[in-house]
Amino acid sequence: MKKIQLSYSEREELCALLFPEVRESCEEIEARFPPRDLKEGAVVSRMAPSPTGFVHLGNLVQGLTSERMCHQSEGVLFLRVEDTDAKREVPGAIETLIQTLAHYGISFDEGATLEGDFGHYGPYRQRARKDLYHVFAKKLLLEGLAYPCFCTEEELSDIHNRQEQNKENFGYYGKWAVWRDAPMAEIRKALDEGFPWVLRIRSTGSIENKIAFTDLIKGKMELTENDIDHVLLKSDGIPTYHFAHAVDDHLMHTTHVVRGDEWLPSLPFHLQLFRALGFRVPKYLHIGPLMKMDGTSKRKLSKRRDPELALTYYKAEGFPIRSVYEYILTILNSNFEDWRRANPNLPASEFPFSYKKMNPAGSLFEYMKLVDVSKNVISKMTAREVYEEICAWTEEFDPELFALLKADPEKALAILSIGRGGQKPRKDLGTWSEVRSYLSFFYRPLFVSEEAMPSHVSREDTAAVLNAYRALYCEGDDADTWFQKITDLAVSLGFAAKPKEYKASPESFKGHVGDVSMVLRIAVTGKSASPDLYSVMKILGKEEVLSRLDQALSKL
RNA sequence: GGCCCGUUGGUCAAGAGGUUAAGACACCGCCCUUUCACGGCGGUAACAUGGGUUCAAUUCCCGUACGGGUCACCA
Repeated sequence: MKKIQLSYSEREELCALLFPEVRESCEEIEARFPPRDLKEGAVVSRMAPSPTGFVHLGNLVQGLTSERMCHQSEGVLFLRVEDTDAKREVPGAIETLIQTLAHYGISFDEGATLEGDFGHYGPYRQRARKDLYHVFAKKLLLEGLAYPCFCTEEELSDIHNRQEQNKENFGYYGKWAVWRDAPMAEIRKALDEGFPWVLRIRSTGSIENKIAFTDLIKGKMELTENDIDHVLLKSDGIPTYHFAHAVDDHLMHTTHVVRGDEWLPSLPFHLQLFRALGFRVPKYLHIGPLMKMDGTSKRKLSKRRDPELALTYYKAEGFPIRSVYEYILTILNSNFEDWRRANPNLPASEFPFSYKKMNPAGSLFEYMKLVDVSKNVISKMTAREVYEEICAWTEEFDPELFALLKADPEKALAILSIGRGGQKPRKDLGTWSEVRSYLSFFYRPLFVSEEAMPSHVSREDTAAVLNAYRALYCEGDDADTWFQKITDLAVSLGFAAKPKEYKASPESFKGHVGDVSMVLRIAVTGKSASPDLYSVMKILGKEEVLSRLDQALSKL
């Protein structure tokens, strides 16, 4: 194939053949998307997910970063649906996407909504912007910066194979770019025969050249120029991510592009594309990947292999929205934790988020840390809030418990109020899925005693405690009387009234009052850890308390 | 394989050319406490590695190792 470049008139002819429907000029399009009237320093950014039916933690990490930057600077955040890959699109995914993001507290100023597009820079669904892309594609073609390529899938994979054999770099470039300088006659012929075509950029870059670039998160870096003739328009006329990114973020006046750093390798191409189109390059923030521990090594969380990447996972585990939100904030800006401790009751939105605090490397996702964050979040909720959240969760995931909670809201509220609301609230719950084991013993049908009695208390003493307490327990006692009775009982059986006394001379006692309490706790709750025993007994009622003491006795 | 990014305790991480190298989670101990928690106090534990530059480098530069990412008409 003879290598020649098309003349201007041939390119004009080609434009007419490939884009007969394009009437508007780039200038006319640009006039329809005027600059935004925002104050100095306002950030315009977006979330641009593809509707594949799977909203994941990475989406949220990216979205939260954009959201904070936009809204802290009185800028604009919009939602743009990147639905350019019809093959991968899952029906209903856009709706799920919009609902999930709203659920996690990411509010958009414009973009795709359930009721359609909202805002002056739409459409916000890329397939609906096809005509727009074609105007700019035609311009590139006319300027000799792009060309049609008729290679089939087989031809492309053949090229790839040959490159592999020759140990050459992969891709459609240089001598491998067979349609790059095809003569007009050949293009006409292919068109006449009805071959499908894609539009490719006519790259002028060289891998010999380096370009300096500054990413807002990664800092200064050195990249290699792009020499690959990437696809701009697919054979269905829909743009690839790259071309859509350039055109959309230009027309929508995006100032900051926040995305995962898996995009870094295509950044040189994007830079080249912006230049070819005469667009101003936005600021970029490339976020490191979320990793997980896999055996002894870390690896990026994978959609296919790791359930914890999907947001549905957190819902099923029963993490409150705010826990996930605050955990992500902790990962993004580690000083969030300090801020949270200093401002325990402020909404997280008051936190001064800064991209400068973001880690250029990836972070390891740690379940334990999430649980810890969540425990703090839940400990600050009121009993009523907790009740409502667990009702919502159990309704979907634990119908049996849900029924019990709904049957007697007063009781549930009383249970959830124990140890809550004070200066030092208990932090028993990290997820709603733990609620069952936390409070099941309050409900007779769910009560099971699995915990063994403390081994350092003899069987005789255990029996003595249970028997004696059976006679002593009085439902009307106040907390002090209740405790005094236990202390008296402990002393009468040879236990120390105070742990300190026991520690001072362990040989003089069988144990201390705590051991006696533990026997009662295990008998009554079936567990060695439970909320305040006095409150527990009050809620259970005398009959149930006595019955459990008997039950424990019978098992000795 | 090419290209790119990264590497501070088990983990999340702060930090700066000269610091006793923060803090949090986890773990351990002590205190408080009727128990378990909560809370308080304390502890174990880190700048991957080899060369430079420098009076001084963990911090800047180069190489090495390791980890990660990416090389589609997917995003």
